[in-house]
Amino acid sequence: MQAMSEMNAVSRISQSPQGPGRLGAGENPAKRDQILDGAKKVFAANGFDGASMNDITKAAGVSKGTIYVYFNNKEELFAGLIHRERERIFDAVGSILVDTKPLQDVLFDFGMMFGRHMSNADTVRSLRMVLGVIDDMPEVANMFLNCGPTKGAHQLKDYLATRVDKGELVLEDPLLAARQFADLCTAGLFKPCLFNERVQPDDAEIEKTVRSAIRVFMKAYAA
Amino acid sequence: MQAMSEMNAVSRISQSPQGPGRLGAGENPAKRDQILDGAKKVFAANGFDGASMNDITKAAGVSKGTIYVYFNNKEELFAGLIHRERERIFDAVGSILVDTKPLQDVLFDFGMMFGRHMSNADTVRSLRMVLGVIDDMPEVANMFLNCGPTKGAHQLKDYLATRVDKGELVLEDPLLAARQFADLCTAGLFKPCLFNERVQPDDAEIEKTVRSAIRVFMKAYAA
Amino acid sequence: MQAMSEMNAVSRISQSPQGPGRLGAGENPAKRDQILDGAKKVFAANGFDGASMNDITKAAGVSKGTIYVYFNNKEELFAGLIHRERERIFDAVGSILVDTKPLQDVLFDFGMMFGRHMSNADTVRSLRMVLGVIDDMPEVANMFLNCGPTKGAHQLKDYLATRVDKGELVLEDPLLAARQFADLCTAGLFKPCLFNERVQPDDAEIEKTVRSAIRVFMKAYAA
Amino acid sequence: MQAMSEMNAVSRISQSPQGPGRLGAGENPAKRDQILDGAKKVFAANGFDGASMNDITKAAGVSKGTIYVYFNNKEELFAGLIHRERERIFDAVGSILVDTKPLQDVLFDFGMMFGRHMSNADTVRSLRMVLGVIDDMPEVANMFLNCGPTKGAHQLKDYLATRVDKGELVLEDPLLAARQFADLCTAGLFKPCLFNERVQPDDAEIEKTVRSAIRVFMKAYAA
DNA sequence: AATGAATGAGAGTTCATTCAT
DNA sequence: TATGAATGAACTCTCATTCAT
Repeated sequence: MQAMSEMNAVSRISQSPQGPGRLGAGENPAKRDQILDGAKKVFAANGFDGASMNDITKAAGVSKGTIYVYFNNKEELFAGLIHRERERIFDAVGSILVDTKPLQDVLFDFGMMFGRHMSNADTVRSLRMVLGVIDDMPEVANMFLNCGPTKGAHQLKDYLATRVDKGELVLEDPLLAARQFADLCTAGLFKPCLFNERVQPDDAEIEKTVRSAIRVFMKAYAA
Repeated sequence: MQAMSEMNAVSRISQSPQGPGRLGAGENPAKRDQILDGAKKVFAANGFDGASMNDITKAAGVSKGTIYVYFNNKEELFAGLIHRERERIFDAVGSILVDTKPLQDVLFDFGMMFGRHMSNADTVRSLRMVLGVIDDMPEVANMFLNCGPTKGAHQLKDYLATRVDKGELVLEDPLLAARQFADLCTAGLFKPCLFNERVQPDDAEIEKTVRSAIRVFMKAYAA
Repeated sequence: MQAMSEMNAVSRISQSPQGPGRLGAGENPAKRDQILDGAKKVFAANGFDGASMNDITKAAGVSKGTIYVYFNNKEELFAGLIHRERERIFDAVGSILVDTKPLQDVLFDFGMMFGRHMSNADTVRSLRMVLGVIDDMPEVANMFLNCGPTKGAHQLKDYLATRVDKGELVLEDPLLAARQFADLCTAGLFKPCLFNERVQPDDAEIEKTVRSAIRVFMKAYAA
Repeated sequence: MQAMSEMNAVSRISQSPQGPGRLGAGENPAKRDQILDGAKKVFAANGFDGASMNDITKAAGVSKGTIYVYFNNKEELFAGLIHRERERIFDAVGSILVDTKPLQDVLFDFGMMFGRHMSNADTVRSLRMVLGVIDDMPEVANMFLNCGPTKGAHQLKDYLATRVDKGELVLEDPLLAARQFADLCTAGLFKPCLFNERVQPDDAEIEKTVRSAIRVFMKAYAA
C-alpha cells in the first residue's frame, strides 16, 4: 500500500506478508537499481530541478507508479541515489593504503587516488548536483560529502599523526597538514574542473601534480 | 552612470526619446539595484531553478511587470545579477598588491585577500549559485568565475615569475606554484565552506592558515 | 479628470470649463485622429486581441496615458475607430448615383462601386476585424456593417422599385433582386478575398464580373 | 479508428508500447472528442484569442494537463478542432448529387445544400472563428475553407461544363457561372448571417431563394 | 505489483490599465 | 495636459504526484 524511504527498505523485508520467493512492493533490489541508474543519468545531465520524473521514467524503463513505490517523492529518489553513490565511493576510499609502505609511496598512492577522484568528470558532476541542493537537503548533501572530499583529508590526518609519532614528520597541526597535502594534490585540477574551465586531466598530469605536491610537502614537513 | 544588463543596454538607450531628468523604462538604477537585491536573496537561497519570479517580486518589493521592464526574462535577470556581483568582486581582486614590498609581505597580503574571499559566505553562495547553472548558461557562469577564483592564481603566477627572475625563488612551473600557494591559503577553508561543512572562518583562522601556507611555500621554493 | 467615450465627446465640448481657444482633455480632434490612425494600423495588422495598447502607443506616437484620456479602454478605442471608418465608407456609398441615368449605366456604376468596395483589401481586413468581435461587441460591429455590405443592397432595392414602377423591370421581390444583383457583382470576388484565397482583383476583372452580372440580371428581370 | 491531430499522430503512435486493449496517452478517441467538444464551444463563443485554456478545461470537463497530452499547444488544439469540423462538413458536401437527374433538379439539390450550409448557424460560427486566425494560421484556415465555401463552386463548375457540352446551357465562363449560381442561392442569407444581421433561415426561405436563383440562372444561361 | 492517464498547483511571461510626476 | 513606470490579474504551459485499471 504505502511505499517507504529506501533508508529502511532492507529492514522491512522480513515483515513482508508475502510467502517466500515473493518480493514485497518496493523490495526488488534489481528494480531499485534500475530506477537509480536511470535517475543518475537524468539528474547528472539536468540537475535536480531540471530533471523531470517523466525523463527518469523513460531513462529507467519503468513506469511512474513504480518509481513512487520505491521512493516516496523526487527528493527521496535523489537521496537514494546519493546514498548509493556514496557507498560506491566510500568503498574506493576505504580500501586505500594507509599502512606499512614507505611514507612517500603512501603519499603517492593517496595523492593519485585523491587527484583522480576530485578531477573525475563524473565526480565533479555529482558534486555540482549536490551543491545545488545543499541548502534544501542538507542531510542528503552531507551524506555524500562526508565520504568524498572531506573523508580523504580526515583519513590522511590520522595517518600523518602516526608518522609524526614515528619521527618521520615534524608538524604541529596534522589536520591542517593533511588538508594542505590534499589540496596540493589537486592544485590546478579540482577548481578548474569544478568551474568547467578545463576537462578531466589524464593520469600523466595528475601524477605530475602529485609528485610536485609530495616534493613541497616533504620539504616543508620532513623530519 | 548605472550598470546595465549588457544584452540590451544599447537598444534600450537608443529608443528612449525623453529629455534629460526623466528616466526611461528600465533605466532607473536605484530600482534596478532594488530588483537585483531581491533577486540576489532569492537566487542565493534557492538556486536558479528554485527561485520563482513571484518570490523575487516579493523580495524586491516591486511588481512582476516591473522586473520584466528591466530584464527580458529570468535568465537575463540572473545574468544581470552575476554581472553586478562580478564587478564588485573584480574591484576587490584588481586592487591587489603585487609590487615592491618584500616577497613574504606580498604573499601574506595576497593570501589574506584570497583566503577571505574564497571563504566568504557571500562569495560561496554566489559560487554555488553559478555552479548550478554552469551547464545551461556557460557564458554567464564564466563571466563570473573568470574574475574570481581563477583570476587570483593567474595574477599570482606573473608575480612569482618576476621573483624567480630576481633570484628570490627557485621553481620551474610558476603557474603550478601559484596554484599551490593559492590552494594552501584556503586549505581547510574553501572546500568545507563550499560544502557547508563549516561556517565562514574569522580573520584569525585565515591568518593562521595563510602563515602556514607561506611557511610551506617558502620552505619548498625559497632560493 | 475623467475621459469619456468618443460617442459623446462632441456634446461635451460646450461644457468645457476652459476658456476659449483652450481644448479640454480628450477634445483635440487632431490628436484623436492621430491615435485612431495608429490604432487602425495595429488593429488591422493584428486583430483586436492581437493588438497591444503598447503597439498602438508607438504607432500613434502618443503616450499610453493620452490614449486613455481620449478612450476609456481598448474596446472604446476600437469602437471609435470603427465609428470613424464607418463615416468614411458611408460617405463613399452615400454619394452613389441612383438617379436619372439609364438603368444599365446606374447598375454598372453601382456594381463597380460595390465590387471594388467588397474586394478591397482594406475593407476585407476591416470586415475580418469586425467579424472577430461580433459576439463581444455587437453594437460596434453593427454600426460598421450596416453601412457597408448591407447598406448597398438596401439602397439598390429602393432604386429597383422605382424602375419597376416605371416599367423597365419586372420583379416581385425588389430586396431579393437587389441582393441577387449585389452578389452577382461580387461573384468570385468577395468570398475568395474574405477567405484569403485570392488577392484584391484589378478593375478589369471587376468590370468583367459586373458586366456579366448586368447581363444575367437583365435577362432575368428586364421588362 | 480515431481521428488525430495530423501534426503528431505518427510519432505518437510509434512510441506507444502497450498491448492491445490499453489506450496510450492521447489516444483515447472519446476523451479526444470530449476535449474538442469543449474547445468548440469556447472557441466558437470567444474566438481563438478570447478562448482561454482554462475555460476550455472547464467546458470539456478535463484537466489542463490532459488537454496537453492530447494537443501540444493551443494552436494545435484549434487545428485539431478545425480538422474534425472539416471532415464532418466535407462528408456532407462530398455526397452531393451531380448526376443523371434533370438539370433543374440538380441545381435545386445543390442550391438547397449550399444555401443550408452557408446559412447554418454552426457553419457561420466556424467560419468567423477561422476568419479570425486566417493571418496567423493560414494553413489551418485553408484546410477548413477549401472544403466548404470554395469547394462548392468548383464542383458545380465541372457539372455545368458537362451540361454545356450536352447543349443544355450556353455560357462562356463555367467557373464564373458556377459562382454566380452559388451566390444567387445564398443571396440575402450568407452575408446577413455572417454579419449577424439575421438568424438562421428556415427551409422555406432557403427554398424560395434557391427557386429564384434557378429562375434567374436559367433565364440567363438556358440554351 | 505495475502501469500511465489524469490531475491541478504553480511556473514564467504579457498587457490593459492607473497615477505620480 | 501629457507622460510612461508601475501594477497585478490572467495567460499558456509544465510536472510532481495520484489512483483506477
